Amino acid sequence: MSTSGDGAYHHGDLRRSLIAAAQALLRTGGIEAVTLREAARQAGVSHNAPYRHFPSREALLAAVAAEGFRILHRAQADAAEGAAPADRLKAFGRAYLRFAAEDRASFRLMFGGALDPADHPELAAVAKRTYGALESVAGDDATPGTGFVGRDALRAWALVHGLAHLVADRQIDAAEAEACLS
Amino acid sequence: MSTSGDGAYHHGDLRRSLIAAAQALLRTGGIEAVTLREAARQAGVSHNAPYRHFPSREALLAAVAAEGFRILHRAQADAAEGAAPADRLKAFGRAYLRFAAEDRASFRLMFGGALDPADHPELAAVAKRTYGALESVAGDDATPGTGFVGRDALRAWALVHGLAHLVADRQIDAAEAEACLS
DNA sequence: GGAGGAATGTGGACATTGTCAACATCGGGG
DNA sequence: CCCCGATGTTGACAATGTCCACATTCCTCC
Repeated sequence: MSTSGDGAYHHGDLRRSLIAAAQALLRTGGIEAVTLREAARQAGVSHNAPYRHFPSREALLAAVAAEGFRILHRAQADAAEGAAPADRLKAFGRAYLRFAAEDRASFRLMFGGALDPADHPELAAVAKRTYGALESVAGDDATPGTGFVGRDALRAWALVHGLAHLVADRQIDAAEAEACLS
Repeated sequence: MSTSGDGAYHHGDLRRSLIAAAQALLRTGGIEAVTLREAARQAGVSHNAPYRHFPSREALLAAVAAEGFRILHRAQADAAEGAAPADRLKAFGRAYLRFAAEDRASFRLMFGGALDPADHPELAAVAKRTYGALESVAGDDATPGTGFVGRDALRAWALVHGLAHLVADRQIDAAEAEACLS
């Protein structure tokens, strides 16, 4: 279907370039600065080329968010790999906090509620995968009735999630947050 | 300076009307749906009238966020009033979770990072007041060195904050979150 | 190897929006 | 009673998201 199997006709790999440009815009100017036309400009294509890869601005944002989930997932997998099973949850939490501190803008895009995963299947898939990994590490005290992990695991998740938001909002710094992981 | 001391020349109280319209837009369509022109339309004035009360769209959003902080502050004060000192922190948390559940859009505007309090003094003031009330209730185990509450209090705050975000994102429901408050 | 069609990119157009500048109107204080 | 500032209006402009018609490039199938 294409030379590289990924969509490389005229530009090379416009889809990837647009996502990279959007990431840069996101990190420097926040979500509002992510603009289809500016991403196209940075990729060196016309203002309408992005529509061959993303049906809307939201779809581009969703792709950037999905990429964020992939980065987070990899970081968590790396962190959990070298840890004893008992320390795995803590390692997960540390990786989470580190991500929130290092890429605040992506974190906010992923967890700030600007995107509804229901509208973006790919985003929903990677988000679900991340949560699934968390649940499996959080232990087997899942409560099938609620369709969710047990109360202690939920508390642990909420604690880390809240710390991450505080870190992303610069209300506490990363070291202070990590110190809270018992 | 005016008939009512609050700014009521031609329209009556345009500033308040604009905030109310913006709140409605926020709750139905999210932050992006809050538009100066639409707020003006709903208030029955021309598209430029809002500039007599808000220097920019962001300023209107900041005013809405500040109103959210006032609502939250009042709810917390009401909740803490009838509680024994030992239960006060829990009552605070419950009020916080209830607010996040009942007014998800405002919660996201207030804590989603879209607004930088440094740019909006009034918002910074009410936010600080809310945090101050929380600190005073969280007990006197504040750590002056960090300029912040002690580790246990921070943990408690982060837990509630994380639960509130999960509630606002509809990933858990309010009852489940409240059940996590020990 | 060449034609056809799909994938990709371009240019132009339109409505909406934030924002600025110039002008109109209203009301209270001198 | 008149003037000035507060408030509101009209007009304009640039940027943006999105749609449409058209051009170009590459793959596939005969």
